[in-house]
Amino acid sequence: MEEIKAPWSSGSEDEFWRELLSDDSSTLMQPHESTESNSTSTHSSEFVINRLLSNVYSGPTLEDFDNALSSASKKIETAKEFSQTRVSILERSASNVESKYTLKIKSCGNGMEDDGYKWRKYGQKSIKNSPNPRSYYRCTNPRCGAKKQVERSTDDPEMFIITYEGLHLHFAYPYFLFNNNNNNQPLQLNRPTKKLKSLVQAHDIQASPRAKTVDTHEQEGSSHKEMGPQGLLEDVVPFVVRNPSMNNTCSYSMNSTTGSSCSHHSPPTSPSSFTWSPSCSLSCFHLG
DNA sequence: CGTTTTTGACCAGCGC
DNA sequence: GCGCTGGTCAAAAACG
Repeated sequence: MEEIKAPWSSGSEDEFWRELLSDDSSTLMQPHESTESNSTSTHSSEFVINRLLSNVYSGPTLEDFDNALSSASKKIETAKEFSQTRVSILERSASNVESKYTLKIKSCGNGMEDDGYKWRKYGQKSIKNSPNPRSYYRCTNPRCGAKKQVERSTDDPEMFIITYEGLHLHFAYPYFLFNNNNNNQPLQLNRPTKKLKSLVQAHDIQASPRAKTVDTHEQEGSSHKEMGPQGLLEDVVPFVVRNPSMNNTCSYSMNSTTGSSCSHHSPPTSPSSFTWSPSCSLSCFHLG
């Protein structure tokens, strides 16, 4: 295991999320389509990641790694080391950002249809005072600690209560792996297994074609065989990050605030093969 | 036959 | 300590 310590404080974490999700988080969002150069996309993304890390991680920044990489003409092996270190830092940062969100979704098939990520069911429990069991899912990506719980509402049989916990940290891998890399040859993570490779493919397949925006009310009013993405925080955050024009219609609260709604407009575009699922608007509130 | 789901066991936390 | 509850594990079953 890598031994990079990430001495973050909860205070800076709160601050980070507040800024990330606040209305005027302009400092966090550089224009995606900037006038600077055609490599702005990469820089913007990197800026965001740097920003993210700097708020939850007080160690070396990505910029430090970039400087180290650019200042010295290292061998490719060294570059790989740095790149993997970046991934490691990202993982540790993201995995330490405690977050738990509950979405209430109505009329969405079985309530746990594909939301752009692959989930593996790892448990089911009957819940006290509820006739409906609760199912436990974990992201199938072995490097991701995201989890979700799905449970049918007692009030409304068509209402599903989905609680997401943790971030899909692998959403940012492309930003890391494609950076410092002009020949479209992504640096490999730790010996990707056959399974992992297929997962990546599955992710691309799943994420892109469902690029449709679904409004909450629209969704509540009708039942669809194929639902849109379920408004994951994991979807929202990168979406916010990469869409500076998105004007604060989405306001999450990270700590004690409950009851917020959000809506999105147009699907984001992606510079890489990685495609974000646009989030449908859903009533969501924060737990814990 | 590899992958995913099911399901009872196990464990930790909490209140009494 | 005991019992209850929620979360996870893991072996077996089901599935494609």
